[in-house]
Amino acid sequence: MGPDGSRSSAQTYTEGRNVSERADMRREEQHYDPQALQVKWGRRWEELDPFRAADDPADTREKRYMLDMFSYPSGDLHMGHAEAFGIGDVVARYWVQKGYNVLHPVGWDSFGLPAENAAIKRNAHPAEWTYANIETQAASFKRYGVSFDWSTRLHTSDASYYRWTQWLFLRFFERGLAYRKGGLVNWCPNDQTVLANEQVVGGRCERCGAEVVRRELTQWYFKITEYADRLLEDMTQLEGGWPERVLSMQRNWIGRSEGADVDFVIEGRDEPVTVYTTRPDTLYGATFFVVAPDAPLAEEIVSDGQRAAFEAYRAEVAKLSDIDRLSTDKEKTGVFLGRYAINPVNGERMPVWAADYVLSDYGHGAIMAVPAHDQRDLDFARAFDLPVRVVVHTGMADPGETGVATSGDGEMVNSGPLDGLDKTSAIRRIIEILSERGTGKATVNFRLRDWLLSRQRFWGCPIPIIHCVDCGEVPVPDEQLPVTLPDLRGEALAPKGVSPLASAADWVEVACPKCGGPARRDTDTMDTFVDSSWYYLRYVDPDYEGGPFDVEKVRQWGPIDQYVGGVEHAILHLLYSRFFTKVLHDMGMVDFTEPFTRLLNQGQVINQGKAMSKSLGNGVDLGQQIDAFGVDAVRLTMIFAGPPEDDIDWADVSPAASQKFLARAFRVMTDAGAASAPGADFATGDLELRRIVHRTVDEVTKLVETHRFNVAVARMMELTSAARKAIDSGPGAADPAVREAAEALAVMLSLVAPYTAEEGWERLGHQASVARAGWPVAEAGLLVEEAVTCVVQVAGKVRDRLEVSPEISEDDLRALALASEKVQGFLSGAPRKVIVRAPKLVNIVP
RNA sequence: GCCCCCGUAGCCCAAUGGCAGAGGCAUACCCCUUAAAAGGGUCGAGGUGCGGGUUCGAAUCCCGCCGGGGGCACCA
Repeated sequence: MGPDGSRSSAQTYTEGRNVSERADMRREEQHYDPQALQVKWGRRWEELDPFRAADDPADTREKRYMLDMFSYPSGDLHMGHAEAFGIGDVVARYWVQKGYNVLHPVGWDSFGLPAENAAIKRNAHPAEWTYANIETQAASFKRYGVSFDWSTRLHTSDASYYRWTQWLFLRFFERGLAYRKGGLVNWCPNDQTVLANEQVVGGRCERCGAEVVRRELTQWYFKITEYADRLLEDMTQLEGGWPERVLSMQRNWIGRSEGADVDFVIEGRDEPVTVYTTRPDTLYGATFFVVAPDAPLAEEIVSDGQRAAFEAYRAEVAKLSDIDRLSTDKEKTGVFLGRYAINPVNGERMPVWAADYVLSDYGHGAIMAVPAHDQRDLDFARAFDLPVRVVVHTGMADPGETGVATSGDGEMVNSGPLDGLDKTSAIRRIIEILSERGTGKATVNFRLRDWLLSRQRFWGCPIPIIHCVDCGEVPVPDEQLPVTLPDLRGEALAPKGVSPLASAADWVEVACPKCGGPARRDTDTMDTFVDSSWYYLRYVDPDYEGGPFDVEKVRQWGPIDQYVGGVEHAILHLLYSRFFTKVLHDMGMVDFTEPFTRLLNQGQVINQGKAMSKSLGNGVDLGQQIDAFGVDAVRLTMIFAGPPEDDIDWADVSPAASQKFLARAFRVMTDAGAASAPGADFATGDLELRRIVHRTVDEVTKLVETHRFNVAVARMMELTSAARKAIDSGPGAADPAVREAAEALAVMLSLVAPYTAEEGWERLGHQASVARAGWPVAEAGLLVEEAVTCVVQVAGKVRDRLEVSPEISEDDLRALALASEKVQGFLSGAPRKVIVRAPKLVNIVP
């Protein structure tokens, strides 16, 4: 209370009561009850709807698009959601406070296997489980206080959404970017469906962990390889905005390599066969030729005498799981095909083998083998007693003797016109020679494979294609979209190796849209990563009927300014989404080429050093944490635990301590609110506290912008302590600086602890919502100290401290430092060198 | 095998070329209290994984090693 006896509301209504009653009320008033705040403000926010993005074209504010990777509705929200969405919310709320027009949408990635498995178990429809879970999560998101614009809400399993997923598929189909082909594919025996390469991790199904096997199947693919170079090139746009780790993972995955295509004539075959090599310089060292056993070429050229052996080998290879196939210490296997290839540079006859260490879907499915300089070729040569010829003198021992291939640089030998050259020149020269003769050229290859998108499961987006005996693959006409799922439930969904859709005869059998003849719908559904490849575009107007998204609104809102989500999608979703964006760009539908300008990967929430799991029994339930400590304390704990990308070990943090801090902050706001009214002239406030307030605002602003939220919270804690001290043993609660501190605290705290901040803001005499109060601005004049401590070092050791003006000149400071008696005691004669970093440091080198 | 990231107090973490310590947990102690709780406050502790180097000055930059984590890996 002010020395002039100024009246606060608290003072007024406690008048006439005795001291002990007043103390009780005061305690009551100051009691921090997070659960009560959640009820009170949850209701009020529903009415206020403070996070609705402005759709007004006349709105001239700068836009910001904050996107969280949307949720899969597997059940209620868990600790991981709390972490990820808590981080995204800090960014979104900060931007709202800064006055940007912010889009922060919410939706669900609601197609997918778990719903189907639950439906089989409960003899129900996957939609029942899915939409029930969505409602649960929606309620939890609201309780958690996430600043979503709920008008953007979408679910990828709604027909109104997947209609457009199908529409996009058809556009890809028209452009030749969606096509069907046969070949060996990854098959998950547990989930009973094929998988994309990206969904196989270490030979296991990324979802369920089962060992993946290979099957020969005809499937739909997206031609992502056509965009390989652009997916790589455009990463320069993302540098600085994305974690380096994710960029390097994507680079690895795309796997660009430079080399040459070389044509080899196969005896008895008209067309030459092309191979890809990164070491064309070693062409003279090629001593045999290898074809992938599952490549059509092998089948074609195998001699009659070797056919039986080849067929047996191929069957054996097909049976291998990825885990067996990829095991690094696996013995080389293969079979001679009874044919010879001719080395184009020296005319040598080289035996042609089939071996599974050559992959049919990389390069051309065939290689020239140079055992001396490639370890794999050498292993094979030694296993089958094939010749080894050194063509690069590397100074290492003979690979034929040691079994260690020499892949390094050196002088070329046994290589005709290349003799004497080094590796780089030899590569250049041999490519010239081959180009002149028309038997080779420089090329680039990628490790990336086309995206296999068919899935033999029910709860996904049907592929809008009709197979007609006469017309082939016929797209479902746009006006007939969506192709909705038939009503299958329970046992009808049980996996049986073909899509459950195939058993819905009424649904499958249709007239061909082209010729009207009998035809069948494609019975596979799309990989759910297709659904999530474009959802961020639909958010700008989820009810839009004129196309998958409103092109004009996407122009206004796109691209995403900040994307937040787990690193587990480093190659999956993020690569696919980037691909979609580029195709849509080429279609003229979006004007940017990268969807996510900045990416933040939050860490995981673990417990006692391990991922939470049922089997370990170390799970922590989000709902229970909230019941025990309140939403704000849980959010604060997540944010304060450490840098956002680090894992949080729940055993190392203390939500109880977070709650304690919030109660402290709350009391500061309550005390300030009781002692003064809004509109105080801060300039008349206590200068020392004001400096702390403005320094804190300045630092917190920078820290939030650089995503160092944990440090920002630490600064808020300091501010709270400083304000507490000012109230208790400083200028008192009524000082305008205390109000200034409390108001700044309320606004800054609203990013992390919205309920506490809102109640505090109200107690400070303001109208809700604090979320739109506006970010405080630090006054430059209050950031400079009156005096700073300058450290004076002699030979790097601190010998004196000087109180100086922050504006002191270098010369003045040097003179001052040299004049110091303490310093003089360590000097004999003139110093050799004096380094001055005004105003904080002087280092004297004697 | 190749590539990337990280090692700071008992613990979580600040400090990105300038006094090693902002914040928190835990511990100990003090004030408040009849007492406890709640609340308020104070202290201690490491010389930055190890070894070199650059520099007036290194947790920070460079090299090597040790430890931990991650990615790619029969991709020609």
